[in-house]
Amino acid sequence: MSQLESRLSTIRHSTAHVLAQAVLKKFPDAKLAIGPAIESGFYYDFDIETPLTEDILIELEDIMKTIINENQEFKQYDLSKKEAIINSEKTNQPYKLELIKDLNLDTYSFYENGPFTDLCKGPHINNTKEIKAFKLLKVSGAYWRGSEKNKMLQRIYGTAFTDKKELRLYMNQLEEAKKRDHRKLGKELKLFSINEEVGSGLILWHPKGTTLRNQIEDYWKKEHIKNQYQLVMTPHVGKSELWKTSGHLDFYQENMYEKMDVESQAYFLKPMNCPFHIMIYKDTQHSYRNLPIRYAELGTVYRYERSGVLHGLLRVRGFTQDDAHIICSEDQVESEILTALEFSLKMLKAFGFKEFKLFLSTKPEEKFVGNDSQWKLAEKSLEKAIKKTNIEFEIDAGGGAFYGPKIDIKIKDAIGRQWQCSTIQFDFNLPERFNMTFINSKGEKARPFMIHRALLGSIERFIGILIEEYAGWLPLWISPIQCQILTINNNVKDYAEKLDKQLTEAGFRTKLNASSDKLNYKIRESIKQKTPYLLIIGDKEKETNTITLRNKNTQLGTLSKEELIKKLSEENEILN
RNA sequence: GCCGGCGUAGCUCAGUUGGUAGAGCAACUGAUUUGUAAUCAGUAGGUCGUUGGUUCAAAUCCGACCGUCGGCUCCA
Repeated sequence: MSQLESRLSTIRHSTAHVLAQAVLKKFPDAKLAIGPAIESGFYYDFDIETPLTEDILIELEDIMKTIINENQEFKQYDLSKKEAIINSEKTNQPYKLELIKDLNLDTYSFYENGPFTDLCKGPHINNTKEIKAFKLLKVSGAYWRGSEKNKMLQRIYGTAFTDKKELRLYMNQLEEAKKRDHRKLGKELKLFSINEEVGSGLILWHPKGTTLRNQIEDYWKKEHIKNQYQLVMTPHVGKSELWKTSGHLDFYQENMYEKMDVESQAYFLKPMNCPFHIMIYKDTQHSYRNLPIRYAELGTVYRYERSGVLHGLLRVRGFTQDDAHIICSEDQVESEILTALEFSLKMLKAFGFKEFKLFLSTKPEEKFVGNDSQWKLAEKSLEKAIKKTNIEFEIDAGGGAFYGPKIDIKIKDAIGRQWQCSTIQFDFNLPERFNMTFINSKGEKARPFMIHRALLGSIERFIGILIEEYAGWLPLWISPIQCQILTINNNVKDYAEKLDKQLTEAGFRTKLNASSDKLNYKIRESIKQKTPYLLIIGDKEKETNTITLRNKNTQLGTLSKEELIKKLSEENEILN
């Protein structure tokens, strides 16, 4: 953490203390839980009888301002465990008491400012007057100690910055994020909808959204073929035996939908594609000579997600993974990981993302399958691949799945938010469970390595991210409508129709608007639909056999048809 | 699932202390033929999320359910 960041989080943490003081002033019976600084601000959890609504925030902010203006000094002091316990019993703070009892320290650090005192490691600012810019943002529920078995507390989120300008910038960013919300844009641009009667978390792709999706999927398929993957397709349901063998019924059932009976056999909707790909692999005997095998599928899976977590395209109940399974021998592991990682970065770059961060998750402390040498080999090859990319990375020690270590790629979007897309994971579990084999050079049966990877993550989520990244102004090559042809009067209708036909034949997605509305109106409508190019046709253009081009901001001059097609074609090329 | 907010026309919203609904945009029809972000007029459109209850009377008050939003938890 940089000095600036740590200064900021100190301010935020101190602001959380001021918030707690304000809450106690307003609700003297409030019980305090914890109140840390977080990435974009701070929060404090309270146990208060009255349900809090957003209205209370303004009132609390006022109380906080008064506290800040009192120029309270922050003072640190230590207590023994015994003293600390007596203290929190006296102040009737059961959550603090629990924390003190659970911690086993020689001394317990407390911070005091004004009438408020709190168990706290610190550090803090010296004086409340150092809080120059803060804002309370929202109230929500949060479980005590993050476990749903515990009581639900009320959390107040806020943020603080070193000065008012920084705070304003942050508030603007929140506004900007709201404007880009893919749920709002998805509706406005008629890309997709979610229908109450169909069910929560199930996406209906409208024609424009389907066009967008098809562009992405076509590109994805082409690239996979180029990169020597074999495309496969598998069913959406499978019999219970399959899921028993895979272990999903034992370890993943809470995410799966209820079984369905087909002629008194139990079937399940698939939550993952792996077992099907494995069955394709197992259909023939494999030699080391024809490894690696790479099966790729845009596989739609269904997972039960609790109603409260559903979120537009980002968290749904039915989604399409851009999935692949690489089955290889030990000596191929390293190069397979590297090419998968590079492929992933290339794919993300093609959609315009430039900033990445890699996360390497290693073997969990307990509960894992596979042996040490497998894990070591896998972790080493992941790390080696990461280092070759020269991209910033973090190690999440013990953060791997029980079945293998993994690399996750997070991308940074236009307004600085991070999203997880790609994941490259080893799987030491399924090859065992399904008894996958290949014949090695000695003619013996050997166990292959299996790598599971998704580059975009899920098509649904990725499109959600794309919409937000571009605020709806999608790059030309995936834009559902690339050009709208706008006529100025009826005389040019035939010319415009001909142009429309020519462009469509040349492979562009166009829309002709030859209505009797005014040009101003047509431009406004086209821009509202976030069309990349507007082709304006009037008498002048018809006479000279040209097109006047404009985008959302400005006119881009008058071109001949050939020039236009050349320009569009060039831009339509995906970078390679 | 849990805590809290919200649910009125396709969309965005109004609807005073309970007296059975309104605007703008969109849609449709007609007129208008227009040169770089909204031409005019008319028409149609709602069991006020669903369902119980309170009341002479419910969009309005209460309950349950469904959906949705912000979080918790989880994750592609």
